[in-house]
Amino acid sequence: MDFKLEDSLGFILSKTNTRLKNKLLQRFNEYNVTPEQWSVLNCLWTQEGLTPKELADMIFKDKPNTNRILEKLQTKELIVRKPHPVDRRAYQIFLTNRGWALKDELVPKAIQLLEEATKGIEKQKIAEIIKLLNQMYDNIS
Amino acid sequence: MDFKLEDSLGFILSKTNTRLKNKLLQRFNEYNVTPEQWSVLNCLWTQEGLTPKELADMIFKDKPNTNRILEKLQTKELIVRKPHPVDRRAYQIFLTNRGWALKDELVPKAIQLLEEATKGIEKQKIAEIIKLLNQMYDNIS
DNA sequence: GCGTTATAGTTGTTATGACAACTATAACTA
DNA sequence: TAGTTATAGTTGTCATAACAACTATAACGC
Repeated sequence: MDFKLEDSLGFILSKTNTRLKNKLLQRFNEYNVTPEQWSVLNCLWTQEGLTPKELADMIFKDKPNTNRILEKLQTKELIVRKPHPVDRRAYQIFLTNRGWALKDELVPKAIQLLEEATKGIEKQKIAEIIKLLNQMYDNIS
Repeated sequence: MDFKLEDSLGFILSKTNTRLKNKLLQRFNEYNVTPEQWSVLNCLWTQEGLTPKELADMIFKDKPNTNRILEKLQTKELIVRKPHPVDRRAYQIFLTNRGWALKDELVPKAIQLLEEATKGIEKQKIAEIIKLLNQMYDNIS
């Protein structure tokens, strides 16, 4: 069979994703926040009181992984867990003041990185990539 | 600042990459080969006798990570290390018969997965995505 | 209401990714 | 050629991803 790794969409996707994620990690370094923790914070900035399960669904990760990301955020005192008022199995996650304060620091850095990464690429092309990546995701889900 | 995680290129890239990688892992499951190990095998199928450092550069990973991937492949007896004939610091990596034999098994499965993932997307669009992802990679390297 | 099934969360294991630090050897340079 | 610097490989740590297995509670079905 004919297959060239370096021209493979999967390989290039992985390579680009790894690079982008690592750059974000470096730019968030002084705040001690990882890209995955950043994604959870983003969800909470939009809506507090979500459960770990709801957060897991939003960031497309499973419960154990999400749980461990939450543990890290809790250790760093960026979030707190409160018992769910109705479901005794569940918790609700809320941001601390420090968790809220990070928003104005991190968001511009993330936007800045994406702008650098997509420099020289038309907005319409970006929209196209996003559409196609989502389509790929749906194709294999 | 205005930022929507679920519409962010970085988030969608990560989500799609994770899904694709996991699907590949599942399809390679019966051969006990991970996507990263697969990428190393691919390099060796094209050219044997590469050093760990050369392989690291080809798969865009650092030396420690590449080394550990090689350890796994060695444990599974898919590769062997031989002393480098000139550089006493280095090794050369060669495939075992079992390592060679995997080629005809794994390549069709990887191609098949990519076809499923890109179903309904024109070949020309795929080429475009690849070009733009590579451009993004270069932009932040 | 009770038993079954489903769901929320937790814990443990293996593989990976980033990074710092280390050894051995090669390459360079004064 | 001796001393310095660079490179190949290794080891250790923390965070993440997939997955299996587990506890507690909720929801369902009779």
